[in-house]
Amino acid sequence: MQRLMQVNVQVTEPVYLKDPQATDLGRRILEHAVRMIDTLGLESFTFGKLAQELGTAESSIYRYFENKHRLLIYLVGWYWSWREYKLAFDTANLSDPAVRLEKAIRSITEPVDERGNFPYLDLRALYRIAINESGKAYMTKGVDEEHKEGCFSSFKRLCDRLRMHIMEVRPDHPFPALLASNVVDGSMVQRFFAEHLPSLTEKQARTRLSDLFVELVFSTIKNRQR
Amino acid sequence: MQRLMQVNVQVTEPVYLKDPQATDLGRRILEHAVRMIDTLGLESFTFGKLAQELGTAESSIYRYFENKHRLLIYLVGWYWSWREYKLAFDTANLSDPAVRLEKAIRSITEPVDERGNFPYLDLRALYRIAINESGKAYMTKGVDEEHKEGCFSSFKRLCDRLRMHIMEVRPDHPFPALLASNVVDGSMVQRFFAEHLPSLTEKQARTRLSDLFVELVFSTIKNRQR
DNA sequence: TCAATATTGATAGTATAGCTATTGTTTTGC
DNA sequence: GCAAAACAATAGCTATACTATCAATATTGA
Repeated sequence: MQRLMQVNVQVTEPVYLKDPQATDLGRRILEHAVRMIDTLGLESFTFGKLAQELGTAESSIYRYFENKHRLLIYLVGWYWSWREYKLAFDTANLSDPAVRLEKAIRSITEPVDERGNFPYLDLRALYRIAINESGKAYMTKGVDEEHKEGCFSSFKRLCDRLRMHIMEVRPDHPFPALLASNVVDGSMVQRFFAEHLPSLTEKQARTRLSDLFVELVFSTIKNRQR
Repeated sequence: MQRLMQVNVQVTEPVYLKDPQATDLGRRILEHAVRMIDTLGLESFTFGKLAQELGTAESSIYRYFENKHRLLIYLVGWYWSWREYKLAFDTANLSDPAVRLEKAIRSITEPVDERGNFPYLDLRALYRIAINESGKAYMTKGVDEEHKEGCFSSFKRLCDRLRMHIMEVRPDHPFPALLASNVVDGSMVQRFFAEHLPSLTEKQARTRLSDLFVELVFSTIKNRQR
C-alpha cells in the first residue's frame, strides 16, 4: 500500500508551472506550504512568508506555482486524489454492491487520522486544509476556466466513483450525482460546522459522521426500493 | 407583505460600524456593493472601486464597514434573514406537519426569481452573491470570533427553523440538525455545481432542485417511520 | 437662530501583497 | 568538463487594505 500510494497519488493536471515533486526545493515548498496554510490560514499565508521560512527567494517559488490560488488547487487536488485512491483500496474485492456502497461512504467521510506515508506532506494537516479552505479552491470568478483546464478533476472523479457505487445498488435512483457530491462536499461542511458552528449539526457528528451519512444515503435509497 | 418585509428583514448584529440603512450614503453603498460584487466577484471588488463608482472617498466607506469581509457578512446575513422571513411566511397557517415541512424545504431551496421590494437592494443579485460567495463569509480563520459576535445568527436561525419542522414530522430522527443545515447549505452548493461544474449534479437540478431535496429529506424520514 | 456636532469629501500616507525582471552563482545532466 | 537549467538575491512596480487629518457641509437641538 505504501508503494502504491506514492505511485497513484498525483495531481495529473499541470496546475503547476514546474513539478514540485521533482526537485528538493519543490518538495520543501509543498511541505512548508501545508504546514503554514494549516496554522496561518490561507489569507495570512503568503509566498513571501513561505520564502522566508524556506530561506529562499519569493521568485523561486513563483517558478513552481503561478500564484497562491494555484498552489491551493494543487494541494486540495492532492487530497482528493488520495481519497480517491483510498476509496479504490477500501472497496476492492467487495462483491456485494450494498456492502461496497456502505464501505465507500465510510471511506470518503471518515476523518483522516493516519499519518500518511508521504515523506514531505503532512496528511492530517492537508486534511484540515481541505476542510477549512477547499471551498476557496473553486469558489472564484475563475472557476469556469480552471474547470476547463481540469483543475478539479480529482474531486470530480471521486464524486463520480461514488455515484457509480450508488447506481450499482439502485440503478433507477433519480439523482445519484447530487447524492454523491452532497456526501463528498457535505461531509466536509459538516466537519467544519462541528468544529466552528456546532449548533448546525449533531453533537455526535464529530465521532459518528460516517454513520450519519451512511444512514442518509441508505434511507434515501431504501425508500426507492419499494 | 411588502411592509412586513421591510420591517422584518434586518441584520440585527452590529457587523457594521454605522448602520448603512440609516443614511443615504449607506444605502448607496449597499446598492452598489451588491451590483459590483455580483459582476466583479468578491476578490476583484474593492472599497476603492466602490468609492470611485459612488463618487465618494474610500474613507467614507470605512466609516460604515470595518472591511470588505464584514460587508460580505452583512449582505449574506441579509440574504438569510430574507429567506427566514420568507420561510415563516410560506409555512404560515399550514397545520399538517408533513405538508409544512415540504413547503419549508421548497421555500428554502427555491431559486430567487422575484425582484424583491427593497428599494436599494437587488435581491436577485444578492441571491447570486449568496451562491457564489457565501462560503467565504464563514470559511476564514476568524470564524470562531465572528461566531461569538453573532455574525452568522440569521443563517443559524434558518437552519434551526428547518430542524424544528423536521422534528415535528419525526421527533425521533437521529440527526435533524445535520439534515437541516445540509439542505440549506447543500442546496446552494448544488446550484453552484449546476452552474459551474455540471457533472457533479443532475441536469434537472437546475429546474427541479427543490423536488430533489424534498425527496431526499422525505425518503430519509419515511424510512425511519417504519 | 446659532452654536455644537455629526457627516462627508478630499488628500495624503503607510504597510503589505502579488508579481516581474535582472543578474550572478551554483548545481546538474550529458 | 561544458552547457543548460536552477537557484538566490536584489530591486522594483502596481494595487490593496487600511489610517489619519482636515476643511466643508449638513443636521439638530437648545
